[in-house]
Amino acid sequence: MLELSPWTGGLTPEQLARVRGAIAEREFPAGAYVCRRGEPTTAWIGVVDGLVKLNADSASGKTVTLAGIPAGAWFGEGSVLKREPRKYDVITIRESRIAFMPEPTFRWLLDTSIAFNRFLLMQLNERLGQFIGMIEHERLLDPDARVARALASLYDPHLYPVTESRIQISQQEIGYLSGVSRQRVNQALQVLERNGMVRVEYGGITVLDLPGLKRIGS
DNA sequence: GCATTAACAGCCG
DNA sequence: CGGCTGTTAATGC
Repeated sequence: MLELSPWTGGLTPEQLARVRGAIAEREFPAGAYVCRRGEPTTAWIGVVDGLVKLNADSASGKTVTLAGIPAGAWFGEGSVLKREPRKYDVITIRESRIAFMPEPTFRWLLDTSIAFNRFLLMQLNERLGQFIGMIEHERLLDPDARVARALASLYDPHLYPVTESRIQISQQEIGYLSGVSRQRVNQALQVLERNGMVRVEYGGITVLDLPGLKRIGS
């Protein structure tokens, strides 16, 4: 996974070796908490394999999924940088392997590698763009387009370099991700399938026309 | 009108 | 069996 992560490209062999030695890896079953809101932030998090989501839940019990994060992605640098507790729950959508880079290692990279800083700048900027787009579209797009965008968001080439075309995710989770009911997700997926943009399968979907998905509603 | 919740049967792993 | 899917009916903005 490190080889596929763009930020390792600019590191010296010595830096990479130190990073490699510091990272710990853990396996989580589907539906498990990788970390919880309010916990102290001790690591930068990488999704080696699987799929996780960032959840915020309100006092009234409603829960919103802010982002789905596929394999290949590193996230959580915001809380590490600000030395603040985790702001959201991180939950696995399916069985996942998660890597943890300890905060001291993260800070050491920050202090010693310009390439690493450049990567973080790119990543933060990319995310900013994605979230601004979400807010902009949330109220403007119909549910079909929202579902399409939620799926397409898992394929941002800068943030997620290696997402495979088949995503194992339930329609319920797509609902959380797009802010639409499960039944409406089902309806939207059938429309997208008729248009040849996705193939709907049991417990997952295959994206056939990514540019098409991104185009919907824009 | 359109989306949401609720409920249910059928299917898959 | 438990989870997911596809439908329908009732309810709400």
